[in-house]
Amino acid sequence: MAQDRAPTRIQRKNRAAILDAALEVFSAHGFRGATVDQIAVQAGLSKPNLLYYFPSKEAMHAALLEGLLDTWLDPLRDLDPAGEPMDEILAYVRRKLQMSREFPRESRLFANELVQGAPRIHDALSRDLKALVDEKVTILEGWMAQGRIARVHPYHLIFSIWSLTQHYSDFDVQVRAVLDTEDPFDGASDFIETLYRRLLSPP
Amino acid sequence: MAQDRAPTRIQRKNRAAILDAALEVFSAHGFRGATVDQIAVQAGLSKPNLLYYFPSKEAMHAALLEGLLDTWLDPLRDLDPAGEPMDEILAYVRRKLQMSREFPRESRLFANELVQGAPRIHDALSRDLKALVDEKVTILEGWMAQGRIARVHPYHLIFSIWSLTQHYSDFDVQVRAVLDTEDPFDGASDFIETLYRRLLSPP
DNA sequence: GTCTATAGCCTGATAGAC
DNA sequence: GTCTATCAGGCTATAGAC
Repeated sequence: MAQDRAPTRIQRKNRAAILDAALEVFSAHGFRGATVDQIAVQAGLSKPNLLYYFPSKEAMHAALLEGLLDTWLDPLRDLDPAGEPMDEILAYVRRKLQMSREFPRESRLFANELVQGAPRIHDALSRDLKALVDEKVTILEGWMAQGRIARVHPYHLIFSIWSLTQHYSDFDVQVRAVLDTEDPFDGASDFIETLYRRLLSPP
Repeated sequence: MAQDRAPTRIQRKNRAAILDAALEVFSAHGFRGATVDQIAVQAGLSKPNLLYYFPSKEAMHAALLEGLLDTWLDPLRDLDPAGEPMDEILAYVRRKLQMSREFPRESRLFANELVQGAPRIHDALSRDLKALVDEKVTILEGWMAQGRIARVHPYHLIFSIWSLTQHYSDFDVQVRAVLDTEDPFDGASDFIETLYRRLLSPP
């Protein structure tokens, strides 16, 4: 890494292993709660070796967050203004819920950051996130004006989708403490779909 | 505190100041991210003085959580089986949202704990929380069986209320980054009320 | 590139004067 | 009861051998 050469296979593999281990540990304990030692053990490398690939603990965390926001917003980016409104929104909800199910660690990493005031990604939120949401809200407003979906506050509609879907990954322990047997996502999927059908069906 | 005497006025005042400061710092930085020094500064006392009132940092955190779960569940506890179903549920939603608005620090303290796997309150969740939710789900199922509200998965209905209301305190930064001017809670209140009216109106 | 050993800081907790 | 001073442990990061 010291040189600006293209990384070798081993370097790529180690970097990926470190980032995966870091995701595991940061998402479970938060930035301060995580230790480089834990990450090293999880990655199967020594602590100084981690700091050979990344200049600091902070840098590992930053590398994770950097890639994350983009990926995280992909489901919303795919909302198609040319599609059938109800189908588009329900498809977005499904993509978002599936993301929570498949990538709970990423969701919790993000949640950890947000609940503590997003010190490291505040700028990206008010720039990239806001721009994307504003754009998609315009689409939603168009659909509402045409009477193709019911009229509700479009920003809160989007917040509700985030909140309902991520709840099952971020607060997973709580959900499982109450629903001790069943896979929470199965019931959640039907419930949330019904919810948006009833909320948004044109009057 | 060493003696088992009734606390003096000053002792009560200091203890309360410490707990308030601890809530401030723990909710903003999580358990590991918070330092006793920060709490001491916030409380206007010296670090050893804090540890005169509480045996450890852990004990301050435990004292906060102990009181919290009960208070946090009061709005659900008040759901009255003898009331009008739709009114009862909407009133619960309103109480919960108001709690998020008035006590965002408490909500974030809880969120911090949950997102990291609830290591310190897991037992209380699967005991007290589960028992209360089970009880209230029975009421909801009764109302659904009588056709007084629409039939939806009752557990997920409760999860949705938690998720939608706490989102505005827990992920406050994100909401404000997108909605830069307005007070988020105003729009949220109307949106959420509409949502549950449409979801639960009998067919 | 990877390791062992260690420096140096931060932080929770204690000792002891007042 | 409250403070100043300090200890002890854990942590990030670096030095230096291989």
